[in-house]
Amino acid sequence: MLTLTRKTEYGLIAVCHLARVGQKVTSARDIAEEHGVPLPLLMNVLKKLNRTGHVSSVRGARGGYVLNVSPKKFTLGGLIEAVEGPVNLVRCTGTIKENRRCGLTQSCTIRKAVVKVHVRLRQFLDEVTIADLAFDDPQAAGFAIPQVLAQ
Amino acid sequence: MLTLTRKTEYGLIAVCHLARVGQKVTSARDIAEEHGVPLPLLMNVLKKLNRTGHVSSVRGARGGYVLNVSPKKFTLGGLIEAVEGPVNLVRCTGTIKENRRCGLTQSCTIRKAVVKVHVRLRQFLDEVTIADLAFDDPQAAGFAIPQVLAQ
DNA sequence: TTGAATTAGCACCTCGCCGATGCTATATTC
DNA sequence: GAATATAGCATCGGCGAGGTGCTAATTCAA
Repeated sequence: MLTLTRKTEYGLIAVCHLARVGQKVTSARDIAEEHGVPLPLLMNVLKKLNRTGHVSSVRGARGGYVLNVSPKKFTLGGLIEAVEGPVNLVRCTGTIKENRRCGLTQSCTIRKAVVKVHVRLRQFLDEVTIADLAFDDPQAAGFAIPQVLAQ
Repeated sequence: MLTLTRKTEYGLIAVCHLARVGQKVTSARDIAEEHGVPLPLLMNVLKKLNRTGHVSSVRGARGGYVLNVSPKKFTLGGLIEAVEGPVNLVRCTGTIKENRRCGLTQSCTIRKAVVKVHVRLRQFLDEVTIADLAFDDPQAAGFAIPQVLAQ
């Protein structure tokens, strides 16, 4: 639970790939084959990321995609939002305009506290950049990965 | 996206209520009526929290529930895990025993970095306690809530 | 000029899970 | 014994994630 969707997983893989190759135009097919990701799904995600402006596309033979924002400015939160839509820890963290209040909003005794947690979560997600993920520095982070997860 | 389920929302409301009333046995009905939460669903959640040992139940007339762990030791991450199951930012953060690896695990170029993010997310969720949420201190936290969310 | 390669934009479908409901059994109080 | 509450299932509807397919538009290269 609290799991990213596969679209986001594929998006992460693609965007990190594009970050590593720099300004070289890379086709969805190349990325899919190199990482063993299903091509049609990867294309869906890249189309979406093109619409949000995070990548630019080049059509036609020898076409493909190029990262359109700096990997250091492109955050995990930004990617999730582009692919999955707005992050909301609870339903009532959306704006009034989005009509994302639940019936309890007026009397809810925990809303204010939860909103604080939500804001901190968003900050957390916006502190992780694509550059961090693409060029992972084993020395960095300053904490050990639990043994069960260490592959 | 990245949204807690309603079960968790109801669980949060219930657990915070129990934290506030201390050791007084409180029925699901009382909690539901006070917070305008659907009773049957709240009961489902409380049953689950009883099974996980986070609350104790008293059967029969004048029965109800009591918090079974200290609000300062009971974390948001613990509640989510109790109600929704294990938190996994991506599928491959589960243990090998749980067989939660995807086909890319061996060659995945971003797994290590994402696992780091996952671990930090878990730490974040385990730093937020039920006490923090139940006895929200408006002065605390040290940052402002964005205007659009401030009700 | 034609064909292959590649992205753009839909429409659609399926399956799992969240959310919700209902019923029966068990325990306790009055 | 009646009323109150929890325990434990079993089930069911609806929505969204995940996945598939088709057509159009664009570009390169032989």
